[in-house]
Amino acid sequence: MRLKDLAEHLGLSQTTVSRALNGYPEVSETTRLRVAETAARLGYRPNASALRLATGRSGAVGLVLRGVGELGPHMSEFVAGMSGRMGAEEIDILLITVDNFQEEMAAYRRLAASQKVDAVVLHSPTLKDQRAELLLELKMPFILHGRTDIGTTVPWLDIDNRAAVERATSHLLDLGHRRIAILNGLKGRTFAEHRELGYRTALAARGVTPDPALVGNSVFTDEVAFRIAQSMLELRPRPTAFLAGSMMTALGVFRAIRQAGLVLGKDVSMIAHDDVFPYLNADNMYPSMSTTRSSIRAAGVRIAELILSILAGKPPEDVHELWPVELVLRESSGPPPF
Amino acid sequence: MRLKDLAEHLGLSQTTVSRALNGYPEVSETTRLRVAETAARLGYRPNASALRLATGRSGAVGLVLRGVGELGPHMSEFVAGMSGRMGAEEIDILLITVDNFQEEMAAYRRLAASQKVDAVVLHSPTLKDQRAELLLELKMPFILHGRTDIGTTVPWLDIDNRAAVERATSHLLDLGHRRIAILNGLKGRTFAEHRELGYRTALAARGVTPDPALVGNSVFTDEVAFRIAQSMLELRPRPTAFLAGSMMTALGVFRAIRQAGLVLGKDVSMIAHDDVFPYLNADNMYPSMSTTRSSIRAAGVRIAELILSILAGKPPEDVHELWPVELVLRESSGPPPF
DNA sequence: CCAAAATTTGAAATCGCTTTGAATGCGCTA
DNA sequence: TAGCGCATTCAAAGCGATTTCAAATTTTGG
Repeated sequence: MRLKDLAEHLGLSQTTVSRALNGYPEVSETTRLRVAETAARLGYRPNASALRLATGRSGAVGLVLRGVGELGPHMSEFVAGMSGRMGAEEIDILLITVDNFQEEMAAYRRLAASQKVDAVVLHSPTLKDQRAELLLELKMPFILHGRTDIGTTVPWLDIDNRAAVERATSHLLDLGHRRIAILNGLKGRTFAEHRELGYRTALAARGVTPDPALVGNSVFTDEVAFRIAQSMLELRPRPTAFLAGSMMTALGVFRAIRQAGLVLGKDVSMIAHDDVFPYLNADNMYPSMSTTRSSIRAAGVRIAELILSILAGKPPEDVHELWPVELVLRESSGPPPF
Repeated sequence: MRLKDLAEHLGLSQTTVSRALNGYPEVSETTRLRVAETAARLGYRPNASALRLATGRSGAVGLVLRGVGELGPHMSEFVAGMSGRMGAEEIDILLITVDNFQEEMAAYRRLAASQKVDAVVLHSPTLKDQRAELLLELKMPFILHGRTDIGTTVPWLDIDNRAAVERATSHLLDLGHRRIAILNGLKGRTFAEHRELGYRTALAARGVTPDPALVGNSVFTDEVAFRIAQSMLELRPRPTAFLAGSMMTALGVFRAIRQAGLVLGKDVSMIAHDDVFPYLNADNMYPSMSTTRSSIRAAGVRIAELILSILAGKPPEDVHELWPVELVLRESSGPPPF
């Protein structure tokens, strides 16, 4: 069913039918209704490729993922949020996976040259993100989930990682903890650097010297967190509190604590960052988990809205949002044992 | 940079340039090389929309996900596999999320009418899957990850869930277990029904009557598995072994066992189905986990290949693969305590 | 009641590619 | 040298939508 067929069926020109369907004012209300009704009845939908060619907009945004690992639970949640919002606008998400940095850059070049997408979403940026620089150069609209510090201002949405970790650390210090371990993200990622900054700031404010042995940098998975926490718990004096970078990390730390014969919330405290996974509720855990909380799915929704507004013409340099992070205290954090 | 520009730049017609780039035989080797070199140098890439309109193929396959929950770790892994293989072929994955069954059906109709995708991938089918029926009716090529039993033969790839669970159950029975609990997927899903069949078959072969209280049906998350396992462990006599539907489920069961003051691999046995998540290794757990193993990522890769072959003209009715499942015995399964 | 303005419709150009059908140039044979 | 076949190349016609510009119709105002 092409526009042409529909027009013939209605005894109208393509022009009029197209206008009627797209809500242009210069078509009488009578015909508009007739057209709309018939189109719906016949299940007409414009051919996506033709529409894109004619309008010059592809109706899709790209998301490039570095294969293994990056498409984990965090990304899933984020994509779920994004996709839900985009879907409402009939904009699709184009998923592309690559194996390494080279390929990722090549993928952006391809996307730009072939105009497959109207914009892309960049995530987990580094402090000086070369991908953002490339996209600027390619004049491809984009938005950053996180922040980076290249010369130009780029649109971004981020949570206040520094403040979140600073608060959590300060709280633990207030409770009397002095050996506080942090399981942070990979070195170089902006969010991890921000978190480390928050951690150090809080320690410095209390005159506590940070111990490098208590700082771990890794991906956020149960397994590696378990191993790192395990080795940290073998230190003497051992850490009395953990800051876990994500709920996955928290699960690993949890296991390590139990395996060491210790009790979470009594012998060892923990505050985890909670990205709010629908299937992993901090409140339902035993003991319930103290968290710094910010929904990554909500961030996905908002990122979608922001990119839509940029595509609608909003100046990209005006787009930036810093979200505060809640500190929710539960049973996993308490005073150190003495 | 359009084809026209490139052609002018070369002093050739669009026709010749297009042919040169697409490897048609009727262009001299000299010009072909010259064209290829210049195109590469100028970074020419055909406009995706125009190409799609001209060729009638969209160069994308669709994946419709039911919002919450469905975009979890299993799907991520599967998509990672699919996407990697598709990417090599320059075919994109279009991600669409919907909120319910109605919307999902509507999404397929839209995809078909607007020709946004050349094919779709269907996952977690039910025994009589209406989505598959709809896609047949819409003449939209598709492939099933899993199986369904509607009249026609449809292309599918599945793992042998029945045999896997039957073997695992038989093994536990051989060890002497009689109260074996199973944490299965949602009722109605083909894979869950197949697993239940395998479970019942094994029990029947030993003359053990299945206890409905030991059968759980739910989504595969840590949380719900924890709750279900917890209540099962309160039964008297309590189950001495668990079959966990996924590694996520296994984590929840693990927690419930420990919380009940029991020791996995001694007081209670467990065999989990392992979809092989790169970040959750059964071998590294404490105790290491006995599993029925089949990589869901590999399935994603293969699904991509199969859909490509269907698009290339292979008769869909010839496409079906049943993958065997390994049983890997580790420390979490042993004889029951007496 | 007629000219002018406003409303409503349509023919044709356009987007950037592929592909059909025709044209060009060249070397050979007869 | 005319004529044929072959290898290359090109002009132009799609693909299915939007959009420009012009035409037809209806309304309005004097």
